[in-house]
Amino acid sequence: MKYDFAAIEPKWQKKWAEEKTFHCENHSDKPKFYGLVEFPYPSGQGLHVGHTRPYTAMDVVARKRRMDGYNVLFPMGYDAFGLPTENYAIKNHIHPAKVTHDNIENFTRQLHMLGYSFDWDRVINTTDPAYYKWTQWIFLQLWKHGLAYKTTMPVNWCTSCKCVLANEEVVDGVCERCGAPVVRKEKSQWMLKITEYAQRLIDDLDDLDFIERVKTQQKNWIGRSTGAEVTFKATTGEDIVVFTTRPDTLFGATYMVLSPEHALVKGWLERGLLQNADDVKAYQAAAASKSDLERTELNKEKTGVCLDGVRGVNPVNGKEIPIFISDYVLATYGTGAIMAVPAHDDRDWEFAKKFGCEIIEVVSGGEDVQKAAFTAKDETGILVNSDFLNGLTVKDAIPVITKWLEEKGIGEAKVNYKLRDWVFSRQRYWGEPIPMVYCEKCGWQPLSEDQLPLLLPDVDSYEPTDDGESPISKMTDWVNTTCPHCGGPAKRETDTMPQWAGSSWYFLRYMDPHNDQALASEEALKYWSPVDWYNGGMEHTTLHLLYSRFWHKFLYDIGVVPTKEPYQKRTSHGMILGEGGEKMSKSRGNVVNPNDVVAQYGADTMRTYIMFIGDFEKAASWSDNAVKGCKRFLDRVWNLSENLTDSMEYSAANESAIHKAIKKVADDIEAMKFNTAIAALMALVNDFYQNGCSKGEYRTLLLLLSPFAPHMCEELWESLGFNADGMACQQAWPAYDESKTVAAEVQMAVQVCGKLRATITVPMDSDEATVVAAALADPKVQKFTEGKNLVKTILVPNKLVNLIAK
RNA sequence: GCCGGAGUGGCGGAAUUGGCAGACGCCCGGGACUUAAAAUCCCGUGGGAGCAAUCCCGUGCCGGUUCGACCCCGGUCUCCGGCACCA
Repeated sequence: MKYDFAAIEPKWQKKWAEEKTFHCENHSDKPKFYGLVEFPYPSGQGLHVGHTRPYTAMDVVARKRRMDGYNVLFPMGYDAFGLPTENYAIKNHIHPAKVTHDNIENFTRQLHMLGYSFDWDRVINTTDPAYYKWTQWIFLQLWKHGLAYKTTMPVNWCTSCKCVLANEEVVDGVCERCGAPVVRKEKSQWMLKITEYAQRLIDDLDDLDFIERVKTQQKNWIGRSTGAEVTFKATTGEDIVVFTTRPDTLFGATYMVLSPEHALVKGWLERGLLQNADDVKAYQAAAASKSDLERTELNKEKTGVCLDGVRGVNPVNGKEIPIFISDYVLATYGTGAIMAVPAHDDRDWEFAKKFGCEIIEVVSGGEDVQKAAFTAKDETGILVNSDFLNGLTVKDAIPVITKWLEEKGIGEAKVNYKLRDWVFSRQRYWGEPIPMVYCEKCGWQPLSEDQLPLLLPDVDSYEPTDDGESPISKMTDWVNTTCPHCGGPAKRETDTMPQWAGSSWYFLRYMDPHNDQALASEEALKYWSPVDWYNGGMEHTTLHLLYSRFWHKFLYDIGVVPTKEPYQKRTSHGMILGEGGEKMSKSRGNVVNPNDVVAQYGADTMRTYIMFIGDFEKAASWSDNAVKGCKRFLDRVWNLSENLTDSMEYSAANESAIHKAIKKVADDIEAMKFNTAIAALMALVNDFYQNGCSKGEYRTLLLLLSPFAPHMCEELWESLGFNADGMACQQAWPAYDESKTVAAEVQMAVQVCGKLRATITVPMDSDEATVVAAALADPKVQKFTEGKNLVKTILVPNKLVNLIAK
């Protein structure tokens, strides 16, 4: 017999929706639990099978936590601004809002179809003016606190789409969507000063339960390095400030390198100080025209030009040294200038060899520095040729030289980060308007808060323009406005915010989604903060996850939110691959659509399989056969209900297995080891087939299985009459008795000299003498101990005994 | 190059404060039921030798520590993910 999932599943979904079973209030006597999954971008393709893994996982956790007695907030929403919708709208001449609306309807239907226990009264949509009013409001606060600014920046420009792309939309130097080359274009951009929070974004990770690889990836991305800034003099009299992590090697600095874009070079050229000005200009031009792709390709061979006519002076010994420009020095990191120590830096060494610069050893302990750079920073190196630093280790020399530099006023300790400020504007239509106005007299002025939301205007065409201006720029009625400060004529900003804006604070809105006075009430924020458990993809680690931590810290600083960090715990799931281990894609034809799986096997099978598919944190490939195995398991559970004995007690044969399973499933859900939780349930069902199953035993099984296969369990719960005090999902998680998870007798392994020779059954907690006697009585053991002396025995209680015989 | 993760049957994967390797599922083989098939149920299933009881080998590779190593240590190879001239 197979159960009729096509009838059962909609029945329960309807009931949950009508009764608002999973609605939660912002107050309760129970402890609170806020479980969060990343809200989807509602694409035209609908829900992907990849969405179902994290969503099902957190749904299982949420359902189980409700049974544990928590007041659970488990919300869902839509991150609906973005390029695909806009491109679809352009192609099909439909308003993006209409496209978004239709896609959201489809997603909502699919999420219901899978039986997720979201609180549907809290659904949010980032494109709803009532929502983006607060996204704009946060931007205004950032502006007021000096964390938003506008500056001219090179951006990525797709030559075919004729539009600006985000960095993450440029893959290997070409446009992610059309494959056309991407070039750099100077544009004025809104920026957010995330770098101001770099140190706190690293430090505060210590108190969070993020999986280790998320923490390390964020730390690497922020890229903190400590060192010193040192001021060199140019022979022209100007200061050249460099950043170095190795001030101890200062005596070995034999030349300097500036980035081609460095301001000093520009000045020297203008003043005609460089004898080889043409070479210098040619090099600058070549560097500027290089795409990202070419720059990385050129990493292998170092290039550069020596500046003839200007030299630098090493402040520690007064030596004059040459100055080069080279694109291996980045304009955007540190000061855009370095001191080069070829003896102790691989890149400087390579450059020095090519350009014939002097290589002076200042740290001894390595090989000949003329043959390779010696870069060790530990105790192996001792300073030489370095005046007062001679004889010190690298580690000891750094504070000495730093102090010396500070006393002489030519340098200071300094920390640098790889993290750059966040490019926050997009020249596209389908995003939040940036609530700023430009006045010739007053400069950039913020809209006053009572004018929010600043609505996205209707435009005739969403087509991006050739010159890279937002389509909104053509709406002169909207663009032309008055200055909020002086009342004179002014123009609105026509760029919109990136997709990361709306998702940087959405978890706050879930706490109080209909509030029109604030992004959420103080009480709601206080009650639900922080998110207790947030699961999402690794691909968001250095984008969404970092951005939202930044915004949250800012909101904390201005007293809007009560916690320093938004998320207490972060876990991450692996990707779902197609059958055969390849990435799912239309071109490979291996895309699995959740609609099809649910139609063929039901949502409970889909849910159970996606949890059983393998280690949650690792990638897993889809297998149609394994789906059938999960359907077979659910059928076996269903069929078992027809042969129950009447008792509500646990039988002696099943008791210990049931207690073990209750503990195992609970622990495994909390540890996200869903695959072994289901394996334990399968094993329990196998036991029931073996030993028979009572009504009471079956009742417990349904409760344990209900987070995974909620529809079927509710149906059986009802039909067996267990529903006097509500649905299965409203029951308490079954209790287990630790003492009953162990049987009266145990099987123990017997080793002779470390090799397994027999298995014996002895009473639980037998002492060593009893176990050894039982072991020696076994003929298989005797075979290996015969004629030998027992020199030693090792007992692992209830598990193993090892007899050492000689 | 740097950072992180992983290497276990035909397959997905279990099991580590060091204690019976391969749970659970898939595939495959055999049996029961059936006119037959599907479904279902039962049995088997790491490799090798043997009629069998049983024995030997086995967690990428080499070595070490230990009564005992998938697990710890040293070395080495491969794969995946991220970053990539960050001074």
